[in-house]
Amino acid sequence: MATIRDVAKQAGVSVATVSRVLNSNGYVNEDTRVKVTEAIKELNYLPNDVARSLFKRRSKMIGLILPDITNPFFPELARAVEDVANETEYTFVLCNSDNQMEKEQQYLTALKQKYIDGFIVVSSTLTTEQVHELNVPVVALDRIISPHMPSVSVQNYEGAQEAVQYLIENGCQKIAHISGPDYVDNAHARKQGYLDMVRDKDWYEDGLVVDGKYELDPAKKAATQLLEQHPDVDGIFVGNDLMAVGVLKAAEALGIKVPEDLSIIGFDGIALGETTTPALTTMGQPIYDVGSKAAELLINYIEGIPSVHSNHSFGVQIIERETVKKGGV
Amino acid sequence: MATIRDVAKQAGVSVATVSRVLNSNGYVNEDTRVKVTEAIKELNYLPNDVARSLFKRRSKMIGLILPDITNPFFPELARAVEDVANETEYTFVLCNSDNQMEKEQQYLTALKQKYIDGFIVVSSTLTTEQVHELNVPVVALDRIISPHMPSVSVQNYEGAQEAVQYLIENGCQKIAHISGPDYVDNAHARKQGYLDMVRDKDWYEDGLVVDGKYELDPAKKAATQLLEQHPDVDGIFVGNDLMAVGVLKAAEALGIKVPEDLSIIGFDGIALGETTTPALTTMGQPIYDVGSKAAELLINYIEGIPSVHSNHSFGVQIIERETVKKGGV
DNA sequence: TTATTGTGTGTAACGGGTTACATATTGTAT
DNA sequence: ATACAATATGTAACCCGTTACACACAATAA
Repeated sequence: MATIRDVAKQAGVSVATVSRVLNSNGYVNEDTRVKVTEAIKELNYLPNDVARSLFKRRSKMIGLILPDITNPFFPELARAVEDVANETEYTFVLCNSDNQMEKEQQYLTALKQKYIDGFIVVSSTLTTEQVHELNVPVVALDRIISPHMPSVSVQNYEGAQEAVQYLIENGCQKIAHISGPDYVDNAHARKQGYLDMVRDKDWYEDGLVVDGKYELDPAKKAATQLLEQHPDVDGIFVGNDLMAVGVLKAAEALGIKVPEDLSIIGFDGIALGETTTPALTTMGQPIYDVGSKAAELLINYIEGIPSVHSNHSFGVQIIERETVKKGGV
Repeated sequence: MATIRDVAKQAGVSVATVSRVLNSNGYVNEDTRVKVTEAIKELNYLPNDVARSLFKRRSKMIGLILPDITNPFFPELARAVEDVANETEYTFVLCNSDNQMEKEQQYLTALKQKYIDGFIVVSSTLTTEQVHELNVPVVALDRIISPHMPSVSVQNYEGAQEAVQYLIENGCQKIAHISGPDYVDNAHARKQGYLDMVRDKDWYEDGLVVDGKYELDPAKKAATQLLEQHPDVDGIFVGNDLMAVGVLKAAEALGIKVPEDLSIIGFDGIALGETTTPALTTMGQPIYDVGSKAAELLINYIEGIPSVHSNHSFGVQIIERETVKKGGV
């Protein structure tokens, strides 16, 4: 591999001049520029990013730390971040944390040693102090670590309320909720949205809220139990689509017809919901936009471009498919 | 950030000694080792990987280039590679190529400038020459670029034959095939497996093979047309699970009962197939194992450990679910 | 004419580890 | 007692771009 010194020799100039040509910095005479450009071409020279990073103390890399890329919510998010990274010539590093703080910490410090420029994190465990002492730009995604840290999320509370309202408008008489884990703030917000809509109904009781852990099988089990104990439930607002699929499976196994006997509405709008039978009605969030906005925010942050909103919250919109029986009260 | 020189000063030794302690190289007196270790702890020193990379000409990073992480086949694969990378302390870089050769090339050269140690590529366009002149270790995944290049894949041809055999054994009288794009070699192999099983049957005709582009909607359209033109088809071997879901949707829209009137078998064994109704019967491949084997192969390659098999092919196994009507001829 | 600004280019230090080589000391074999 | 290996540590070059600083020359201003 040719180095900048080889190019300098070939072009009969100094390395400084070659560097100036490479970076379009400072003064370079047009003839010299041409000579250097030719030498670069002849030698097939590509600058060494590692040497550049060492001097600049930055690497043109960003990291995305998320629980598990295997969870169907995340691929679209990851894709969005990668697209922005690619456009802006950043390298995209993907990290699966399995929601373990220890793994998150390992990624954070290991990548800091590589001069990574910033992180987008989907985490429920990371604290403001940890991020602060890391001293690397971080944008929180989908979950808010602290109001003082840039973040991108969606209107979970309002969306949950709308979802419940939608069930009510379509004639549901008793609506249950399968929730995500309480320590995940968006799960908590969605549950609150549900509760604030139903708490004062005469049919409401505490047993209508059960934890589905944001996963398919636990949600299926939880829904089975719920539906056996409360056969009069005719609507379920499920905390995310993955769990909603589990609920669908539970209803199927119990011989409960969806949507005739039971209406189900999920949250997220992942592609998986389109492939079930019946197809899942859900409160969709603009997943791709969320991801790309986070990436933009991070890169602006890194490059010192001030952003108008550092806590960005997207709206959500209902996607009407086949798991809610249409018809008013 | 403390540097190795700060540590050396603090411990009262030279940088060479600190380096020896860090890397457990050469001779270091036990007392000195302790002094240095203490200085490292006191200063909260972390070695700078960029400086290390510059000297060593390697970065402890590997890249995975795949068409699109949003395709549900890939997240599990990516997860497997990332797990191995993480265990072996490599950083995992993810690249979406959209099957465009140009994007693949960009990733390849951009990451080479960062001294990336190797690539795992899922590509149908990359040539042996390109990889050879890149001069960086590459393992081909799921698709074989050249017999001279390390690769990991599955028994596509045999699996396809078994899948067709399974349909025949379960009483199908006329079996069609929805294929992937011919330029993807595993799609081609699966089609050949199908053809070699049915070519000599009296019911066979060319119109029974249609292209579904390895995608859901194209497969749905293709299947709709196929089923309209050949209403006597009672079994379909679909080239992958994503397309099989499309076929399932097509049958549903046409009012064809699965599996009573039509048996469907897919290929891959992705999680998506478990969530459909009826759940998809498929020829499952060990996706996670394929990914982790590729990563192991690559890392051994990078670290100069000779591997027994450099072209590894995994077996496949049928996953019996609900889209094939059971019963002999 | 002299001072000043703009243009063009080179030298060398710098970023932060790694390691070849030199040197010194202790231990062991003869 | 002498020779040689093993142990222990330091100096400085090296990896390869970037840029501060110095210097030279031309053009314009005073």
